[in-house]
Amino acid sequence: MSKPLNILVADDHPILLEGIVSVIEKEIKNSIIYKASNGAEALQKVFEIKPDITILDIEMPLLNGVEKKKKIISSNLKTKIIFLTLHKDKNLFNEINALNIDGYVLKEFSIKEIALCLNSVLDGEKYYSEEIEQFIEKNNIDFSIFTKAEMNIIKLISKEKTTKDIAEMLFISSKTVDAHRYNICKKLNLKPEKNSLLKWVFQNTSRF
Amino acid sequence: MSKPLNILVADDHPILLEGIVSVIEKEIKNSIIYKASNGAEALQKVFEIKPDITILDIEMPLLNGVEKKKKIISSNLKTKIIFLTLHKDKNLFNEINALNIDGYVLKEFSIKEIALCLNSVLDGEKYYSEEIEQFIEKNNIDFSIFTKAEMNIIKLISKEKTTKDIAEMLFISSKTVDAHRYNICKKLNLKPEKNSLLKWVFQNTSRF
DNA sequence: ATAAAATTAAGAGATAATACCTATTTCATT
DNA sequence: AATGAAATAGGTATTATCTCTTAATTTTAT
Repeated sequence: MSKPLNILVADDHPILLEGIVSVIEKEIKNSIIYKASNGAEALQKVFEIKPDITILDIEMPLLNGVEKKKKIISSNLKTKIIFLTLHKDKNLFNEINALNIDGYVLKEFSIKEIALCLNSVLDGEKYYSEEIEQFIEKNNIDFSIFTKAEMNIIKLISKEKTTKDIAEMLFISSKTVDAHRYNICKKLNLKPEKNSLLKWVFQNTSRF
Repeated sequence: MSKPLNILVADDHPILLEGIVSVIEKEIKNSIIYKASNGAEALQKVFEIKPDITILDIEMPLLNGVEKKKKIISSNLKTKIIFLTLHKDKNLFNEINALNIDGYVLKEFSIKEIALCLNSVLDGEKYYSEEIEQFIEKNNIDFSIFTKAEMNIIKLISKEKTTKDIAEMLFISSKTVDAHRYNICKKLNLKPEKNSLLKWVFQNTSRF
């Protein structure tokens, strides 16, 4: 037998963490599993333990700037990174898609798929859930088409702010907000209907 | 030592199921744990195994009519029922609140809390997550205040239909839809703002 | 330093959602 | 058969969003 595999699992949901660890224990015999319950802890342990594989929950607190943090991780170390996600959040996929991640899997999928992903990544291959790939194709909203001001306004609309509210909050004329809204609608090819932007925002951005 | 406890755990997320089972195994020593991966299987096993405690995921497929199915379960058997939920779905809480459930816990909460709930329920006490109780108080939308026509319109608004669309679909005047919308707003004490009903609907009903 | 892109903001008109009132018809229940 | 609740629908007015144009200013990049 070869050296034991060092695997770091990071998830802020204690039960999911427990479940993932339990699955790995059963699937990969010769392994030492480390746990992290938040992003900061995960980052610290990555450098400390230098695991062969790091399994990260995407939606963890304290590691929300996924892109940046992930780059730090992958630049220095040869840790393979697998992302897990419970929800098909459209925004997150766009952020992640651009990066070169070894694998990602929807948590709701089978234990077999997680094992498959683990083994593929161990063999140096990439692994993506088929469902995720399909999902990305269907939902690739490219937020990079929006300017900063536009993104700002999209975010405020998603927080139920009206044009007037937004104008007051940003100390700009409501006509400016109007113009931005118009440009956003144009970029999205929204139908000339009232509230089409509001509806789009509600459906395509995660609130809170 | 007394008889071993029979515990049935039903969850369609394999990893969560694994995690919950793992937690119970560690927390409650003298127990036999049964698994079910969907609602139908859960229902069948409840009658077959007659477990002391049944832990059910609320959002499982094939058991969506929670209220009815749950009544069947609790009427015949003395199985204690604990509900787990991952999301704070506002509608679900309303359905569940009226029923007499032994306990429920948010999955995202700690392993300790699940153990606490299990032990409380075993002692014949009820257990509800504090966070859930607070949440229910803040979000107990009583949909029974709405008439049939009003509910219909709420549903159609949640499907992004405009007043005009709704009028055409229901073969009624748009002024009628208007009146219904007005009455709904009154009942909800919504602020006299444009789109306040649309926003309310988007935030308080689950689409799809 | 200059060109390109982004932000700012005005004018002017269209439509949808709301506020509020009134009034008739339909339907269920006593 | 009568009462009340619900559904129907008309009027009138206000406001927010969206359509579209034009243009000055600011920022960013080459």
